[in-house]
Amino acid sequence: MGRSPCCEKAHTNKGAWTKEEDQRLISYIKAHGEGCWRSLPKAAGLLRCGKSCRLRWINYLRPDLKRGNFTEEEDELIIKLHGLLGNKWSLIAGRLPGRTDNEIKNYWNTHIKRKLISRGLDPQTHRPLIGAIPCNTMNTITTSSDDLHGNAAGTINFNQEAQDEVLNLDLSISLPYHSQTVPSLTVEAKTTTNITSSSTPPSNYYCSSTSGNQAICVCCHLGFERSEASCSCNEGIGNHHPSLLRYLRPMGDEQEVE
DNA sequence: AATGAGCACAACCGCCTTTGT
DNA sequence: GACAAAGGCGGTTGTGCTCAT
Repeated sequence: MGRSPCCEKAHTNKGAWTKEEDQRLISYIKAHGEGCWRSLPKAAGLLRCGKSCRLRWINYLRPDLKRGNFTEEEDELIIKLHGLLGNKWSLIAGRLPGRTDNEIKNYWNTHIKRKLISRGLDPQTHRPLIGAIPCNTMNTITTSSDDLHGNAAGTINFNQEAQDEVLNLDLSISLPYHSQTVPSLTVEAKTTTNITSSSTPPSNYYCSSTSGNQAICVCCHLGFERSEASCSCNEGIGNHHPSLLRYLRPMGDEQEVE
């Protein structure tokens, strides 16, 4: 039983693509457009799985791809977006024109992880590595099954002083979209909730404009579609109570935390 | 020059989500 | 609403390259 394979494995090529295969794929898509990946290989005369064709096109053959090294600005943007979104590579890639999710994922694993570690930061949580936190700053280490992310991993509570030091992530972001209409934001970690020590992203952020108290939805500010970041705000910034804190919550969480 | 370790990245795998019937 | 097919995503692996020994 089990799921049927996405294609007939016995008659498909695997491994690196040849120039001829690339050319076939490019010409087919130029002539017919993207779509219907399952039937594409046969129609294009390729002995490849449809998924493989899609991946090859999206990651390497698309004409709008930007090749070459990542810039320092892209590095920092990736780090900040990862802090907000976690391993949502496709969402992150959506904010970096010409870059693909696979490329960013690889770059993260090979370069940025190390960069963050060298800064003394945990690449998953973006918080100081646990070894760097003095033991006496810890209040408790508890296990909770109903923390914000609903994971069963242990959650760590820091006292307020430690939190102030540890959680100022300063995730200010300069953005490709809407940047001229909204003042620059400082996205700070909420300091009153449990902090997960798991690999889930630090999603418990609230927004505050650096110039005032106005709460702004991070999702909307970032230009995400509501479905992308599970934003449930009512779009209008003014709809948020000025003293209420609106969080970007992880996908799948049903409750808005305020 | 040989070779082993580490790195970078292309590609695959399996699961989840979305869409159509 | 149930089901199947297709698309999409993130984690992982395989392979080629570079560099140190």
